[in-house]
Amino acid sequence: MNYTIDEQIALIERGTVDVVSREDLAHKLIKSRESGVPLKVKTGFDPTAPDLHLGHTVLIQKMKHFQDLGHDIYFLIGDFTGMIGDPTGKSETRKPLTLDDVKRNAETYKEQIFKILDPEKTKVVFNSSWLGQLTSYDMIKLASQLTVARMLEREDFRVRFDNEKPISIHEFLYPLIQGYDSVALEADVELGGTDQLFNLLMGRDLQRAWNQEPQIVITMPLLEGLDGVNKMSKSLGNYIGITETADDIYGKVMSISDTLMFRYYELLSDLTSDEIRILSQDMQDGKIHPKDVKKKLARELTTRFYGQEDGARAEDSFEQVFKHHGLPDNIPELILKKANGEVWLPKLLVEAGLTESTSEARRLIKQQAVTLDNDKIVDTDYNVQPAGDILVKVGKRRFARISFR
RNA sequence: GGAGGGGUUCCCGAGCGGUCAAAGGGAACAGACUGUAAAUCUGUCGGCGACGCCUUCGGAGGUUCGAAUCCUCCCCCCUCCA
Repeated sequence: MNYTIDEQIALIERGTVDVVSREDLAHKLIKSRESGVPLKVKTGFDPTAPDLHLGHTVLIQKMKHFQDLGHDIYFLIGDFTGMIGDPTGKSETRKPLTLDDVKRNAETYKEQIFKILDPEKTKVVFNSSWLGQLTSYDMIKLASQLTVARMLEREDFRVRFDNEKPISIHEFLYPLIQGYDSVALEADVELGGTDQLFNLLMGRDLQRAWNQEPQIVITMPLLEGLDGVNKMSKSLGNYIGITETADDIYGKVMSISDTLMFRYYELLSDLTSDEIRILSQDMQDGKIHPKDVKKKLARELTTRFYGQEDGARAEDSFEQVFKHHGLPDNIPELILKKANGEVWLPKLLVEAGLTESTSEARRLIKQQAVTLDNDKIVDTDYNVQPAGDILVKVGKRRFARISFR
């Protein structure tokens, strides 16, 4: 807590896209310093997707910055809004969550966020606790704060409107409700992704309407997923989950493109901007191989969630498999009952969970992707003798060791 | 309430009585090249012990030798008018 105001601002602004507004931020920080009252920093999360991925950690890291500066952070679980569904997502109907779902998801969240945040200093709150109290009268009064024209200013709505895509009435309520959360919490700061800017600003409008000092709005960039194009999301399958195994995290980071690698450095790494710049320069000058730059990143991120030891192990395993064409440390083992006679290979692959169907298995065999004990099999009618152990490899990354008993 | 347009395989999107398991693109997967990078090239991309058979084109019926394609009813979406 020995940071000067300028140092606080520097840390807070690092990596951000928008800060509305810088003056207000400085003002609030000074006020907090003088009064000794920490700022209330709010960040909302969707209760339906408790599987956090690296994209979420961009935001969580920022929360940590505030926490390190001594401010109060509120991890808000949008259990109430979750029943409405966020219009920024794909327009799919979401099933209402039960109370049990919410509780369970909240626990899962905690397990994950506390890999980064300090559990002692993090307040986890549910917006149903105040939104559930609102009457229809309150809701309509809340809705009267906004015009449809104003709502259509939001890009997502406008684009859908112009493209004749559906917009449900209840979706208009989402920004209002999210904004009301800030009123209820009397938030000083709200963090979110850039796609949330509209909703975050709504909080300011509503706070003014409720005669509160408007919150500072801070947005963080959306992290691109593994494809380097779309934002990281579970539904697109281009994500790295923070509960994935160390091997998977390491491997997935290694699979991103070189361009994306520096984006990840910028948004996820703890290296300073200067250190990253030097790394990039050295790579361009040929002083360091791009692969080694990527290894450094993969190592850092794996270590963040699993510690030094497992980080190192994941790296070794990776090198083992892909550089020396060896095998990973932990190959899934499968014990099958010894059948009478031979086993048709495609069927075996399905049973081992290596392919979805015998049709897929046949295709892969034809494509020379299937190996038994390092022998390439090209005959789709191949039969396996059910004896001893067999090492099966499909493509580059699907392995299984099958034993017949 | 009235008029019109539309729902196709993971996604977008053709097809509009047989030659359709369904063009094209994207994604994905495999192979080559590599640094499990990008780019590129090639191939695959519903299921089945398979030169054949079975199940798909919003749902249910019907017409026909034969339907994703025609008819009827139903469900859902969009636009315009009220």
